[in-house]
Amino acid sequence: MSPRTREQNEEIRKQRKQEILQAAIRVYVDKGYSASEMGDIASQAGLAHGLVYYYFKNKKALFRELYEVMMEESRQFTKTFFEQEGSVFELFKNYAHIVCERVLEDPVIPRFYMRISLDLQHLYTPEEFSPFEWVKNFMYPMTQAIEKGIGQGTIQPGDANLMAMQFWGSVSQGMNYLDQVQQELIAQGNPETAYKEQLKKILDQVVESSVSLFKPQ
Amino acid sequence: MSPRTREQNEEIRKQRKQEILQAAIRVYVDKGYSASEMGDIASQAGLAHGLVYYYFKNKKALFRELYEVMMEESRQFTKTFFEQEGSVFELFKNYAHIVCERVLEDPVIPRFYMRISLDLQHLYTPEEFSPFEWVKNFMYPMTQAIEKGIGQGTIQPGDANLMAMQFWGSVSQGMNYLDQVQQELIAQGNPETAYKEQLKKILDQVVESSVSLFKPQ
Amino acid sequence: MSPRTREQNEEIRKQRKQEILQAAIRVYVDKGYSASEMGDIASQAGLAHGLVYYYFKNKKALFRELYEVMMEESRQFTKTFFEQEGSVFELFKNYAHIVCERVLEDPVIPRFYMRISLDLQHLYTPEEFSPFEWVKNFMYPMTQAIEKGIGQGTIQPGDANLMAMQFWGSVSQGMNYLDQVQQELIAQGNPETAYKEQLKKILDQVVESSVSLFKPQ
Amino acid sequence: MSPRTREQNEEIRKQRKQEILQAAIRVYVDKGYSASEMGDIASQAGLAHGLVYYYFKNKKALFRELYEVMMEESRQFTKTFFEQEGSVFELFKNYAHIVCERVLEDPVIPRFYMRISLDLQHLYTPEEFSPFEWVKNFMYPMTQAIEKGIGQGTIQPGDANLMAMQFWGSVSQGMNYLDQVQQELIAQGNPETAYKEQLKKILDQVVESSVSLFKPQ
DNA sequence: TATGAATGAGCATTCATTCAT
DNA sequence: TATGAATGAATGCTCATTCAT
Repeated sequence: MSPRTREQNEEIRKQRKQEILQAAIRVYVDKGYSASEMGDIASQAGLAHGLVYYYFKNKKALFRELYEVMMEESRQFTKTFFEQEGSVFELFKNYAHIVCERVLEDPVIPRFYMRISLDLQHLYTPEEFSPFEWVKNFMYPMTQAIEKGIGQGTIQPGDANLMAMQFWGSVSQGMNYLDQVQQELIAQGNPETAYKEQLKKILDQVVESSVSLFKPQ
Repeated sequence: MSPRTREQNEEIRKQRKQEILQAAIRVYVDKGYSASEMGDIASQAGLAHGLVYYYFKNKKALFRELYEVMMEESRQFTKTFFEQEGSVFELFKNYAHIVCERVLEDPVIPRFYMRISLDLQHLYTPEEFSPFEWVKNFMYPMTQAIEKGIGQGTIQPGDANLMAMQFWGSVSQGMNYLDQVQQELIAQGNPETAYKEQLKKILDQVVESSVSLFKPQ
Repeated sequence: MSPRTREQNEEIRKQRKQEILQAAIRVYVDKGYSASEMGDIASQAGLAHGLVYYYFKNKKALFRELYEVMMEESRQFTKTFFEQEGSVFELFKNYAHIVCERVLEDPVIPRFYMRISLDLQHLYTPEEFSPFEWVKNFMYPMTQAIEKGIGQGTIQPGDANLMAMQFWGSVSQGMNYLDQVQQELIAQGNPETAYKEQLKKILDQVVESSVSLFKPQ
Repeated sequence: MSPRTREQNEEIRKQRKQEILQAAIRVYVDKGYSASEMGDIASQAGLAHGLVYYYFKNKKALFRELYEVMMEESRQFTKTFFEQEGSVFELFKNYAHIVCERVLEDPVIPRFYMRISLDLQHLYTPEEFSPFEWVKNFMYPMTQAIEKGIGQGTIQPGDANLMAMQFWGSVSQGMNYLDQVQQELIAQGNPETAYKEQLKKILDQVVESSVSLFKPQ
């Protein structure tokens, strides 16, 4: 066996970190930061728990990194999404649609966002991060889009940050509802085909309602 | 000296329990269930930590009681509120207005509701409480009102549970925003009079947007 | 109401102490020293738990006093008993008989003696009390009687302390057995008359066996 | 360095568990269940107290296991012993002799048995374990042997369970005495050789007396 | 890299004891 | 005397983290 090259090693290292973060998110959405145990995360990832410390300095560092990765991903997605051409109103509609569809396939992500804002204080000092700043950051591409829409007259005027947050509140409660209804239907033993249609109707309502927040009277 | 009468003792007990629950809620909104320490709660209440166990069997029991008290209060308020006469649409408008005003005086309550649904699993077994049931329960008076509004044609038709949740999502994100803006303004040292007006405008927008979810097209 | 006289007060005080000690012994035979809680003892006595401290300095003092009272009583009884005229052999026979009969009426006493020697270290420092001394003290009247019997040739010669202990071991295991059989029979719902005879036979065997330890070959 | 093999780990685990149980028994014979602290056990074993919980779920589980190990060992020994060929009477004589000799080398075992029956209620619920059943179980091989002896006419007839208990009571008080005398002699600074003879005499008396319980008149 | 045994700070909880009334 | 609210030292237990292999 020839020893692994540096590249191979780095590749493995990167992969392992990914695995651990994946495991962490699964544990996290269930338990939240304080109740998530490093041991759970390691088992979930199929590793000896000591090994986690080889990849992450400590629990806080692991979760900071998890947060930053998730945030970056979502920011990237949102940014790209709202930079698209087209009616701002339609953009928000499509956006709501897409994130709702995603939740039905993998509910981990919205559950992550439900929790994380409440746990940021465990990860960052107030100097490092105010929840206010956080929201502004997270919402930035939407806020921009809303302001553009206001300029175009397709969105009623007002505080764009607030609108973005309310839109997000409406969408995320909608996702929540979709998630729970889906779980309920699965728990009752329904086959997937049986409830697809039902979920689709709910999804459409979520989208329509959410964008109604923007409608000029 | 003769010992305290039974009435005196009952008075003391009632008072102390209240104080402890008040302290618990303050700690809780900051830290969440797992990170809330019984010691913190005791200090916050200005009591020896042993005393907390004189009044509550253990941490879980304390938080269960806190939850149930808060829930009952809110359910009572919401129920009474939505049983009032008058246009359903106006009721929701007033409701949003009132809860938003309350948050500016005492932000503890919305912060409590932000967290609690994520912590219920620590307090109850799945058999005792499914989050789905919880939401349905919590939202029940609103859902009823929405259905009434749909019947009257003043609210657009749809899944009333979902609408209630989205309304709640929109309002609570709005409260959140109000809370944060107020904190920001206070942190900057502004005197109350200086920002009252600004907050009022935001509040109005929160209300208007939230009820737009119900508007028939 | 005229105030109580000093005599009345002292009488009450004495009585209360007795009540507390009675309560203590009941708790003690069940739980042992460390697991006996002052609160249990107070409830058992029907008193507020603070009051116990008015009568006894602390837990250790209470149990020391309990021990000393019990010891004195038993020493008095044994001493008087073995100072009687008559055949030493018959004395031991009668002694075994009496203590066995007592256990059927009130099993608390032998249970107390089963435990107490193991708990003395919690009550006294080694300087104050060695278990060896304790046994010698407790057994003294018996030892004396045995030596007398040896002198008379009615008891086989040997280490009288040891003989007393083995006699005691045999009797107390016998009492144990009687106690347990009686409990078993009661638990099965038998009426008292039904098992009296059975217990009597066991009792006789306990007595006969125990004194056989002394028989000269 | 490569990590330890599975075999190495299993070896370590087995060893550590043994060490902890050994430490526990030493603490236990001194203090009893309630007063034995997990910290004491850990220090006694020379380990961090957290480690004890790595090997045993909690205090109760540790002591249950200790009890079961000791019980199994003793049951095995007694069973094998009394299944030997030969005069039943001689068997009991030899048995008494052996256990008494053992106590002089390692007094921990009889001390353990002195205490444990009083602590079983802390370890098991009444449904799991009645003291009556316990004794019957513990004594079973002896009881069997006694019944055989009665059948052969070498032991006087009677309740075999009771006889076994009284025999045990006599032997264990004898061991107790031996243990205490030895301690006393050691405490006085006597060298071993000086008191060997004295202890031997006591031991012989213990044996002779104990078996006299079985002698047919 | 990888494992899992070992450590110990930290938190929940209990209970003897004190104290205001 | 009597009550029961209040205190805090002590103990059981957990879990993040380290370390020998």
